[in-house]
Amino acid sequence: MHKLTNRTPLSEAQEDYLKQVLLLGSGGEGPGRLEDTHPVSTQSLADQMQVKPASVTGMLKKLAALGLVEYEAYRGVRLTEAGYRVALEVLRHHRLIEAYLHEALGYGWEEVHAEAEKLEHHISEAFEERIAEWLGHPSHDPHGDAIPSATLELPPTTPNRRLSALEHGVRGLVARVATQDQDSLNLLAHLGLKPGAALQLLEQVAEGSRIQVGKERYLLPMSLAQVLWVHLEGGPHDG
Amino acid sequence: MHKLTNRTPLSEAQEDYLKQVLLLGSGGEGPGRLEDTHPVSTQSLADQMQVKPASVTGMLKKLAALGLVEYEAYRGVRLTEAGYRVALEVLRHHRLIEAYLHEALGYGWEEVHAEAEKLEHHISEAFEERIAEWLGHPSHDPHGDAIPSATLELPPTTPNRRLSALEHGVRGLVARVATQDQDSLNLLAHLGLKPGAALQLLEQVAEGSRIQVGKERYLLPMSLAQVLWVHLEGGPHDG
DNA sequence: TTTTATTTTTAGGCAAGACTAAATCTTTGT
DNA sequence: ACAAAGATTTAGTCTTGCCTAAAAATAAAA
Ligand SMILES: [Mn+2]
Ligand SMILES: [Mn+2]
Ligand SMILES: [Mn+2]
Ligand SMILES: [Mn+2]
Repeated sequence: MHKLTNRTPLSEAQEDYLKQVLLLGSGGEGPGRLEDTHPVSTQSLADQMQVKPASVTGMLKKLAALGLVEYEAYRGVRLTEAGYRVALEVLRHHRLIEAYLHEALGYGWEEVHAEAEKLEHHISEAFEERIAEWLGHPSHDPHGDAIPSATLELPPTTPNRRLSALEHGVRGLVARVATQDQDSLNLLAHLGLKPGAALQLLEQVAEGSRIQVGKERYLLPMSLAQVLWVHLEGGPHDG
Repeated sequence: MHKLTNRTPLSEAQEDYLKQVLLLGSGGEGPGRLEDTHPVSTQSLADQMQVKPASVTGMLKKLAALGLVEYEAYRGVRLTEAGYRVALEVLRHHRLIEAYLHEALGYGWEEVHAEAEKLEHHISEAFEERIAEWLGHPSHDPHGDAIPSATLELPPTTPNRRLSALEHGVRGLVARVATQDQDSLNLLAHLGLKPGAALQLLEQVAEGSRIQVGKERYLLPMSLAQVLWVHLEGGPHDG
């Protein structure tokens, strides 16, 4: 038997931990169903949250006591149903805010993340509702990340692949840019490599991926090629 | 010798205390120059912040140590120049956010305050800048309160008077609605009594002010008449 | 001018969330 | 199988911002 309503509001820190447990526990394709999630280590959480491992342990115990995570000492954490819902809610806030800052206030694609990171914890449900409405209930944010719906459903996932894993000759559209590094985002923005952009993979070499974007050709270093997710032209036929 | 830059960012609580010291230390006409301000008691701050007096004392000591207030035990506080600037900055955030929520996101006039109260501490200067731009750098928020400029100048004050203090027969425009009580705001909104609305004072009676608004006549109870600030028709001629 | 009431401050605590240093698991390499 | 290395947890502190109860100062009344 679960408690279906969350009595006390969670702190900013608690919300951020839950969000990171979801993100780190999901594959690189971004969050999916709770079942497809794997346990997350104390260390990875510590790195992500910019905090020492001992602090993580402390917080995990509290979240476990609240029934938001399943935590087994030395064995990592995973979200409970309740924790999963909180994480998705925070993710929805984050991504809606990013989309809104970009579309309504002209924020650069690469500068939305930091602002969203703070605001996600401080907006009301009314605010969430109104910006979602203004945006027309988008399914993806400016980086191509999926936005959970108001009822916390995830949009259907398209079968994308990392640029670094494509075979030569393949064409497709940038679907997602999976980094939060300001300068990487800025670099990619300057090359026109944002969600929706068309590209072709010319060849894979040791240093990275040689690609064609419009009339330009670039050798995109491995570290960047790995964060670019591509939606293949035509896409795979199922059946 | 002052420190001109604030090294560490202030906490939400600290910012709110400074804002309230400014508000409580200014007359009912709203904040003006620092010199026109009077010292604020521990008790009034405690009431306003919904906190016990002992907590106020503790915070005031910290703010004094930071050079943001002048605090003399048993004698009340006032802002220093530095504290005054912080307070105005927070006020600017608050009022710009209220205006933006109202104009851009269709928030009701009476529901903007609560959201602004939280967000004021969590937006970046970039955000402030962009919503100010979007709004066209307004000088007043939806309640008629003055918005400090980006350089923290206050707009020129118009000589308004409380409805409860007018002589009968006088006509004017609602300039400011100086309450944060949700239900009072809601009531006034339903009567069309928001900034810009024209009204005439018919007579003052013990229970309050009898007024005419368009074709309607109301007997506005004292408590409400006191929060309605009116800009007199024609206004006073100086000279 | 005393006494009484009100306001304010001090003293001592508590919960969050972080840290360091020291213990304790787990995993790895031989 | 076993020791060394690496990861994680425990123990003990710190800061922030709040609280209660008791002491002290100020203001009001007699
Ligand atoms: Mn982001
Ligand atoms: Mn965050
Ligand atoms: Mn307000
Ligand atoms: Mn506030």
